[in-house]
Amino acid sequence: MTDRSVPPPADAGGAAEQTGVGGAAGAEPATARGEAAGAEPATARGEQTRKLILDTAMRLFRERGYAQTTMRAVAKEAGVAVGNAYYYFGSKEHLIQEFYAETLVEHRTRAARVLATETGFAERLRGVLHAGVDTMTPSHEFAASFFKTAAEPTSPLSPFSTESSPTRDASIALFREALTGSTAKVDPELRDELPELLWLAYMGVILYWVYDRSPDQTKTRALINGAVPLIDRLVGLSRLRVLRPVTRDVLGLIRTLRQ
Amino acid sequence: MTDRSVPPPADAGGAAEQTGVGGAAGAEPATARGEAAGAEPATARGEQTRKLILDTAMRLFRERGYAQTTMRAVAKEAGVAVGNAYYYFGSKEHLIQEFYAETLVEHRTRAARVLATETGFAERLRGVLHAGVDTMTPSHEFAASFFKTAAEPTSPLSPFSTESSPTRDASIALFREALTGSTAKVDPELRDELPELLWLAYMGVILYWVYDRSPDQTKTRALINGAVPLIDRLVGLSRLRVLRPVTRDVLGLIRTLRQ
DNA sequence: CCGCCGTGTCGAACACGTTCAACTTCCCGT
DNA sequence: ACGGGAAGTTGAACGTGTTCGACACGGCGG
Repeated sequence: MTDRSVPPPADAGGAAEQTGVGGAAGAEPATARGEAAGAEPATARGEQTRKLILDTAMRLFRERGYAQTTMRAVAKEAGVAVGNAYYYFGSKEHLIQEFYAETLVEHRTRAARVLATETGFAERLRGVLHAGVDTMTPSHEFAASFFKTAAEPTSPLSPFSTESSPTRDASIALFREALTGSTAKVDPELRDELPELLWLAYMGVILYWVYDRSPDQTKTRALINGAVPLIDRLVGLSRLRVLRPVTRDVLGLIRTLRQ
Repeated sequence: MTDRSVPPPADAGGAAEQTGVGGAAGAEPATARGEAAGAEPATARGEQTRKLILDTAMRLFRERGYAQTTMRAVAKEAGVAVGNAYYYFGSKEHLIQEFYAETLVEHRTRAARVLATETGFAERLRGVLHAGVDTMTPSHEFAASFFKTAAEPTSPLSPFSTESSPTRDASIALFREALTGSTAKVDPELRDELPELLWLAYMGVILYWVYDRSPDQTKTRALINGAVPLIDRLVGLSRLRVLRPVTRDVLGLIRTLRQ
């Protein structure tokens, strides 16, 4: 079920400016950055309560949408007090982090089916991209409603945030596999950077998908089907003499902009 | 790297506030879609109150940031009741629409200075892009804080929304002028669509800019300075025999995806 | 002069996300 | 066996954006 969404380019980072409420729930507790995080359950009962709250929240999010689901409703439905939810999750947004993980797992599973059989780069890339959209499709409405939250630069839910980096790296690995497992011949200099660029393109697809109002998001499918051959051709052409300097410049720029 | 093409201040003398939107007033409210908009003032007193609220809000937004500025603070500072603000503006977000208009006006002014002198496509494009960033720079923090609300697909603040289309079209026109006023030779088929693509690239630059945490957003400047020559070269190469089919495919895809 | 009604104005009230001090539960060392 | 304290839990309370019924203003027809 579910998804991941997010936008653009940039560097992660993170001085929290706002109310300073952020929070890191899932990952390591207490790094140097004074994040306000949810607690990591230490007992079996705690684990159970945490899961109960999370499952209830996810169910309500999908049933009613993100904005329409109140924390009070989640607590009531789960049979706990509101404050209890905040004991485990730093904020309503943090309840969504789980969403990323779930989505990644399913994306990986779906993608594996294609990667096991196809050998052409274009077909493998196409498969991974469609697998991602397939995974997110049931949550399209939900994703759109909380997309704004993920879009905020300071949000821990931003795909570029350090908090999302495990998920992000795993996602990039998926595109790396699509490339290395293929028979495509690629400029060796480009080969190292390409997976990240493909992931960036994937973010673009997701961005389009979130805004896509066409029935069943058929336009997003068209975007994938149209863009993949172009990318494939460009990658192939990158070894061409005329385009070599362009390739080189692109790579140089990417390296400069990434931090 | 770091040359900001366009000099900053334009007019001295009185605060050139100008309603900015004024011209677009012709656009009737009330389309079929029942939008929850603010009221259009019908009396002189109403106009005055509306302006008072708007100016106060913009000032506080810039002083304290978007999230830190409460509607109660705006009302109090303006000497009116909270409900009065909601009489003219449908929501807190709607107060930001003006920001777009103001930004566009200044962008246009700054860009004009470059477009009046330069003739090369690359230099003109570079000028327009830097002019845009120049315009927004004072509001970087503010922009980041409300960016999320603009990112939401259903938000009237989305750059892709129908409510933003006047501003968007005017912005695209800026890029069209950068192209048509130049000496660049472009595939005629591409010439019509290119301005919109350049605007899209501009949205990408803004996206990067919002996330840019480097001091004075120097990385965004580097992005512009690096991307412009690439775009210039690609546009030039688009007439090449090998790339003709690619160009054609790109255009076909764009046309399909645009609604 | 009166009454009317559309425009403008008010501020209490609502629902929300979030916080916090107080309470309960229950494991562990003694 | 027991008591101390960490883990877990509670719900009232705070500040927010937004809504809503009531009221004030002012010009115009009678």
